[in-house]
Amino acid sequence: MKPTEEADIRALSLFKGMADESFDALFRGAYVQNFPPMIELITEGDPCDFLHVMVGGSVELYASWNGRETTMATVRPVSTFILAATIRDAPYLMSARTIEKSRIVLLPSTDVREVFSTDPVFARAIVDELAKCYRGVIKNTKNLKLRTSIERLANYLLRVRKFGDNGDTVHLSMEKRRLASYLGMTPENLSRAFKTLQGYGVEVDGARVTINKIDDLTNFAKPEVLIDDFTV
Amino acid sequence: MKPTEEADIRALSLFKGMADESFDALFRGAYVQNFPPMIELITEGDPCDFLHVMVGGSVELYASWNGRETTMATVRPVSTFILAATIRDAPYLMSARTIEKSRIVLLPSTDVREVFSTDPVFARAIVDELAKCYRGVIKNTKNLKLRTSIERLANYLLRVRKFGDNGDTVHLSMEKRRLASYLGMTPENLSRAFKTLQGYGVEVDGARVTINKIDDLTNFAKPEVLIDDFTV
DNA sequence: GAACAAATTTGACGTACATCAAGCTCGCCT
DNA sequence: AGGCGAGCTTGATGTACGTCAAATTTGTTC
Repeated sequence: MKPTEEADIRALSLFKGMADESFDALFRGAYVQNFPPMIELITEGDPCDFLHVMVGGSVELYASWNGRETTMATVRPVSTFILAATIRDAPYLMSARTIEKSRIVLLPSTDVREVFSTDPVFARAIVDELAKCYRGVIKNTKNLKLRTSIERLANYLLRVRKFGDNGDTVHLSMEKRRLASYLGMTPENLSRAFKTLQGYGVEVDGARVTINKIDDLTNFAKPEVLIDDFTV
Repeated sequence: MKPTEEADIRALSLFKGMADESFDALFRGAYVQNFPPMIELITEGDPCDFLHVMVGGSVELYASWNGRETTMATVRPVSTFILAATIRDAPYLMSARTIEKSRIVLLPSTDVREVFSTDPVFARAIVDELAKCYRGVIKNTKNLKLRTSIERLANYLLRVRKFGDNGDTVHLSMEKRRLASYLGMTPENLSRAFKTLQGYGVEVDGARVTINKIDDLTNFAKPEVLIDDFTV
C-alpha cells in the first residue's frame, strides 16, 4: 500500500479517530490487490471474508433474482463497501464487479470485528457509518416508491450537479445503461426520459449533460433534503 | 412501566446483554405513554428526541413526497424503531402513526447515546441491530426492483406463513390498503393480484388467506434466502 | 338490528414503462 | 482510413399497473 493511499484511507471518517495501534493492527493483515475491468469480486450469498476499501477505479454493486439483474450502487475511491455483512458475519446480499481497472484493499472480517471490540472510537465510527448507510437506503426506497422514473432522473441530475463543481454542466460517471438500472428503468426508457427533460432545459451530449434552466428543472424535480441530501 | 413489560424489553437482543446499571440508567429517564389510534407520533423531518420501544398495539411507518404517501413498515411489540436517527442525532426520515391503541416507551436520545458510549455490550448490540436493519432494507430494495407486484405478494404470503403457526392458513396483520402500499401497489391492484394467485391455490376470505397448493405457489414465487429470510 | 361510513372489490379505461426490432453513433482495432 | 462491435437511440407495440367511478361487502355506532 502506497503512503498516499494509506493517508487517504486514514482520512475516511470510519478510520479517522481511531488509535494508531488499532489502525496498524487492522491493516497488518490487509491485502492490496489490482483487478482488471469486469472481474467479479464478490458473489451474492458467499460468506463475507473481507471488508473492501476502494483506493482506485470503480466497482458496481448489483443483485440478481430469477434471471433479472439490477444495479444497486457504484462505488468509487476512497470508500468502503459491505460493512454490514462484515459486522454480522453474514453472507453477502449483493455481488460486486469491477467496471474499470481497480485497486482495492482487503481487510479480513475477523480483524475488523476484533478491532471493533477493542477500540471504542472505531466502534463509534462503525455505528455512525452503518446508520448513515441505513439512512441512505431508506432514502433510496422513498425515491423508488414515491417518484416516477423521470422524476428520479431529474433529481439524480440535480444531485450530481450539486456535488460536482462544473456549474451547470454535469458529467455522468457511469454508462447510461448502468444509470438506467440504478434508477430502476430500462436503457430505452432512460433515453426517452432525457428527451422529456429537454422540455426543462436539459441538453445531453454523450456523458456531458447541461442544465440550462435550473429553476425549471428544480421546479419539476422538487428535490428534498430527506430523499436527496446524502449528508443528512 | 409494568414488570412484565420491562422483562419483555430486557429480553430484546438490543438490551439483553447489557449491564443492569446501564439498563437502569437508560430507563430512568423513560416515558411510558398510551396513545389512541391514528395519532401521528413522529413527523418526517423533525429532530429525533426519543428512541421508541413498542410494548403494545401497532404503528405504521410511512413517508411522503409531493402529495404522495407510501407505507414503509409496520411495527409491532416488542421492538424498537428509528434507531438510526437516534444514533446520528439526525432528523426523522419517516413519519409514524398509531394504527390501533398503542403503548410506547420513549427513551431520550441523549440517554441512548450516553449509555452507548459507556457500555460496550450495548454498543455491540446497537451495531448488530443497525446492521440487521440495513440488510433488511437492502432486501426490500431487491424485492422492489427485481420483482413484479404479484411476485411480491406471493412471497409476502409465503413469508407470513413461515412465521405464523397456523399451517397453510395465514392471517393478514394489516389492512389490505396498507399492505398494498407496503408492497408498492394500489389497493385495486392488490385485489386483482390476489385473484391472479387463485390460479396457484390461494383463497382469500377477508383477512384470512389459505394457501391450498403450497408447491404451486412456491414454484411461482421463487422465494430466496437473500431477499425473503429476515434472519440472515 | 338499522343506518351509516369505511374498506374492498369490480369493470372500464388511461398511462407509465418494458419489450422487440431496427438503425445509428462512436470508440477501438489492425 | 476502413470496419467492427458495443452502446445508445428511435419507433412500434405490448403489458403491468394506476385511475376513476360504481357496486358490494365489512365494520361500527346508536
